[in-house]
Amino acid sequence: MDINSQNLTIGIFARTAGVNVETIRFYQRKGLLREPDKPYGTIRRYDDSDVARVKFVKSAQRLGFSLDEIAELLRLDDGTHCDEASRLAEHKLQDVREKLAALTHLEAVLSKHVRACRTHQGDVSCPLIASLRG
Amino acid sequence: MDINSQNLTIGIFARTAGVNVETIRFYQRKGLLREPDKPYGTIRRYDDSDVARVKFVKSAQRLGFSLDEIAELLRLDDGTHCDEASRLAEHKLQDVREKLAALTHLEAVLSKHVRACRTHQGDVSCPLIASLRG
DNA sequence: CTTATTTCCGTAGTCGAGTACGGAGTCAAG
DNA sequence: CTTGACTCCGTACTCGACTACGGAAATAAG
Repeated sequence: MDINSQNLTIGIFARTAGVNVETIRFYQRKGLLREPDKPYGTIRRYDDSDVARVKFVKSAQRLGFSLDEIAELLRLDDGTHCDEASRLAEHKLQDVREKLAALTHLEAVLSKHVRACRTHQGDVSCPLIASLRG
Repeated sequence: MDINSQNLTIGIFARTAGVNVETIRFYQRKGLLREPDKPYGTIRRYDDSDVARVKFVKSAQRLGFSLDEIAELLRLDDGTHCDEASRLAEHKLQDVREKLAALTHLEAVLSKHVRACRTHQGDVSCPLIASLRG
């Protein structure tokens, strides 16, 4: 079997992308991933770009995007209808910036928490929610 | 009925926190939220701090934390066992920083995308995934 | 050539996070 | 003192995102 990264069976593809085969099929049904053709018989072959796509899906998911939102993000990638894509991108950008702000705040609070616990040792109260209120 | 923010019925509490009553009960079953006592009869009363807690849960969720992870974050808030809380906080902090990095990158790529589309108008290809690969 | 893996495809089950529902009790307003 | 809204609690249903299962066909390994 050819283990060239341009010629992957679904099993190798899935392993390379760090998900399992069923997830690949599921993404195909959802339209997040193409169903490539079967160049040598009845078995489909995948390549690098499919791996990159799945990895992108997985990392966007970690950031709190749903599969539907990720599908939108992926539509930006086809290079055509740039005007619509641009509007979409601006919208996502706003969302991303809000998340960034919230995360930055959380980071500050958590690291302050860690420092406070280090210096006070045991008797300090660490009001996480309170500091996230403002 | 007393609409003092220290004396909320579950309905008013839920509305104030921007979730519905069933969600409150669900969080109580999960241990994310206390079940306060019933000072005047058979009906529980909630206050400001409960509202803050639910809002915290909701915003942490938007950032991709699961309810179990959020429960952990909330344990940081009780002020006691500071040493264990601190370890937990450091761990979360790492996670938060990874998310921050990924989001920052996504922000850069999206805004570049928007700019490119604006200047080139129509014929530019906007390779989102490719730029997220490196 | 046989046996073990894989692939293919369809359908069903699971898990996290709610959401809905139904009946009994409670409380405030008219 | 009834009517209507709300609470309580339990159980069941839904939805997104998988994950498992099963049988037929193809391919790889010995």
